Amino acid sequence: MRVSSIGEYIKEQREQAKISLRQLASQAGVSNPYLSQIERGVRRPSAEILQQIAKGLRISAEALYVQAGILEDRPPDSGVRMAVLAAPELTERQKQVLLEIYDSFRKENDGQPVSQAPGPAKKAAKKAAKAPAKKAVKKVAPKAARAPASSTTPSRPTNPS
Amino acid sequence: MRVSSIGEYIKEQREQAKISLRQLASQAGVSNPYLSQIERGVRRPSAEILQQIAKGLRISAEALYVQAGILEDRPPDSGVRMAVLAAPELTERQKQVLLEIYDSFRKENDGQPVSQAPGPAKKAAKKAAKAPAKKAVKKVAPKAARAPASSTTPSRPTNPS
DNA sequence: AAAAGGTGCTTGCTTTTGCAAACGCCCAGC
DNA sequence: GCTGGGCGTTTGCAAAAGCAAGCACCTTTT
Repeated sequence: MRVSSIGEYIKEQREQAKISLRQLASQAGVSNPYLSQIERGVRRPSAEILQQIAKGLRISAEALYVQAGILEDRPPDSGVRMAVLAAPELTERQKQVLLEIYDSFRKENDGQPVSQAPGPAKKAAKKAAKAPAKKAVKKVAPKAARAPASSTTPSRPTNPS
Repeated sequence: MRVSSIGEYIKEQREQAKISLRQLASQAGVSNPYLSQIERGVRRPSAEILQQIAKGLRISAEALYVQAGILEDRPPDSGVRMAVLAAPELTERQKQVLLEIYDSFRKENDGQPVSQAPGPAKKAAKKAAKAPAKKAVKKVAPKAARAPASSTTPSRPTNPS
């Protein structure tokens, strides 16, 4: 367990790099007061600002996004995920379906390498009652969106960090 | 490069999913006018909104971020088949299932690249060109694998094991 | 043919972002 | 002494984000 907020994380990374707030602000191309507010959680930086800060800190932007709760925490990459995401011959939905199945397989195997020993080839996924789990960002009206069940329409596992 | 802006990409994905603008807006938890403006490039959505839209579209958030030029490009690592075959965390049976589904998807798409490989994520171009993108992928996979998800009825691997 | 409902788009409006210009504080020099 | 420059913080304010309401148009339904 590291830090709880994106600002703390940025501040931690900045202090670890032993650079001042103004320095980082300059390198990131943002104003110093704004960076100060970001670090203290007063403001919520937009995507572009986050990206620039990540550049200034020379850390991965994805780390920042995960910290910000914007990107979901991904399981450690195993090549399959990247290959699927990069595949130009698949639609995004198809990629999603493949990755869901892949994740469910990995969950079955509990992360153990099983390439030699074939485990019990169970069914991958069952029907699961869909809890809405509406994580409103701010003031999202409870609209009770329905899933239309289109042709190739998977459902994301919604893996919270 | 199929699309040049994030808005076009979102619109393309939305139309590919065959849902209306209002539907996506509702599922994403944003207002319809705002989504309209985002798709036409009038507004630049924040990170949170982008994430909600990605959820609503059920596509990977990474794809959106790369499109927005916010996340760096990731190494292509092409070759889904090789990556799957090389994965040590899957059983042979699981590999076979994944590759079956992968092949059925490719057959659906008739071998045409339907999602562009993420290009160099430099946020310079504002050139807007009307992308036709009417290659609807509507054919149903014949028989992917009886295992987890026949492509028309994807599973929800929210397995609480 | 009007009512009802669908599509996307435009219009005011409030809220938030992000910055420039301050501020107070501490420490090195001239 | 006090001048200068570093630090992080506070304070308005222009600009953009984001939404509710309404618009115009097109299909269905009654």
